[in-house]
Amino acid sequence: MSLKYALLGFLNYESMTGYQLKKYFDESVGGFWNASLSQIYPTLNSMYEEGVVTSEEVQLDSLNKKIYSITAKGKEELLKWLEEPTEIQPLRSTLLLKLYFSSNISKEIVISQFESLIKQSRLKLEIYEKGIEHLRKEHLSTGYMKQEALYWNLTADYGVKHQEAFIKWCEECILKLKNAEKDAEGRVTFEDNNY
Amino acid sequence: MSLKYALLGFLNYESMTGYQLKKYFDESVGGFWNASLSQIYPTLNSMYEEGVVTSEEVQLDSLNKKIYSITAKGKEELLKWLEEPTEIQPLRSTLLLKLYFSSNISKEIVISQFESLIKQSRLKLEIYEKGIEHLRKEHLSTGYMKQEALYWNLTADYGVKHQEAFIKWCEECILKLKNAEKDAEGRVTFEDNNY
DNA sequence: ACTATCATGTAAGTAGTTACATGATTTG
DNA sequence: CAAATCATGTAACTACTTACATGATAGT
Repeated sequence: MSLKYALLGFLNYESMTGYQLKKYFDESVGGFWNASLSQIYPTLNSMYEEGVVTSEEVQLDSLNKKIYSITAKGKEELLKWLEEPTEIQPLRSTLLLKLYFSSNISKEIVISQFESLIKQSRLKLEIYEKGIEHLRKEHLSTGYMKQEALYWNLTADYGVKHQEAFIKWCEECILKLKNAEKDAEGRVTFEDNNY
Repeated sequence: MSLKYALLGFLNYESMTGYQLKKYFDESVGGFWNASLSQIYPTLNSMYEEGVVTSEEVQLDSLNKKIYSITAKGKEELLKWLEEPTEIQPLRSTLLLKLYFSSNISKEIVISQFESLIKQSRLKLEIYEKGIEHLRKEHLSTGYMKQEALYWNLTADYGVKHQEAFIKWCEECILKLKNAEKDAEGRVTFEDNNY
């Protein structure tokens, strides 16, 4: 249940509504975590019952809003969670699963799938890099790096490195598939090949 | 619902029981997909109702077993799934989420967390590399690469590349955190710092 | 005798998605 | 005046995990 801690993390910056929290999510950690409003609202409710947040119903701009704030207990739990050692989470990749069984289909299709993945990945990379550039400029102008920005940069870095490694791997896969095609001629017997 | 297709993929190699499927999982795609028996059995049942597998109850080695086989419809669905273009799945990382908020705790703790992650990751890498070495030797002796082995190698490759990139990133994070510590002296004001 | 492995499940709970429901306010 | 945005939720469903239940066989 990381969502709870993510919400506590944002509320630790400032008090806000569930709707605003959703926006914070999308604009900051959206690259590696996302949450829907239909998940955020019930979670905030159970967090209220737990006593890690308080809520205040107000009428602002003639709209009914529920502004949530972190409590002392909430801060305590957030810090405890942050200090806990992190175990590396196991991979769970549909893509690799599919690839594992791809000897059943033609190499041409697999290669075109990789080409499409590379395109998608390059787009993502561009978006990441623009975001980082934005962060960098903002903090260069202030003359020093905020404590928070240091960590934000580390997560952004991961996104870039991860995406670059992925593209490289895709390119190598294409090469290996093309080479295997040549090697295979007259050497490999194709039983049960559907193509 | 990738589990269904994974099960079809294995049953396409040969007919077997749910228990054996679990073993296949762990020993082949365990690095990027895992399934528990309590998930496999009900899924096989619903697949039977769908008509993508048949089952035969037999008594082998004086044990009651249900041997599942893939049907023509099952093969069709497997191929269709394999040929479908794959979208890149969004990241979902508790680790990055935690790091994002880590300005709230001391740098020393974060650094030691990274050091622990590197250790865990190196262990994983060793296991991967041994598995690949094993595959390589097995197929060198046969003189050529089986169609399947080509794809198995690509997935194993991903595991290695991913893990290596991760370790590199961790190491860079540690360096950046240590440098920031030096830079910060006398320049950054620490408000609300709990340490 | 006991422990591990083989073998098949059910039941309850968690995390998250998708669809639905409602209504106000703001912007083009 | 229509569409987008602000704002809060419920209900149903999916995928998966954890705990429980049962019983046979094989090896130490």
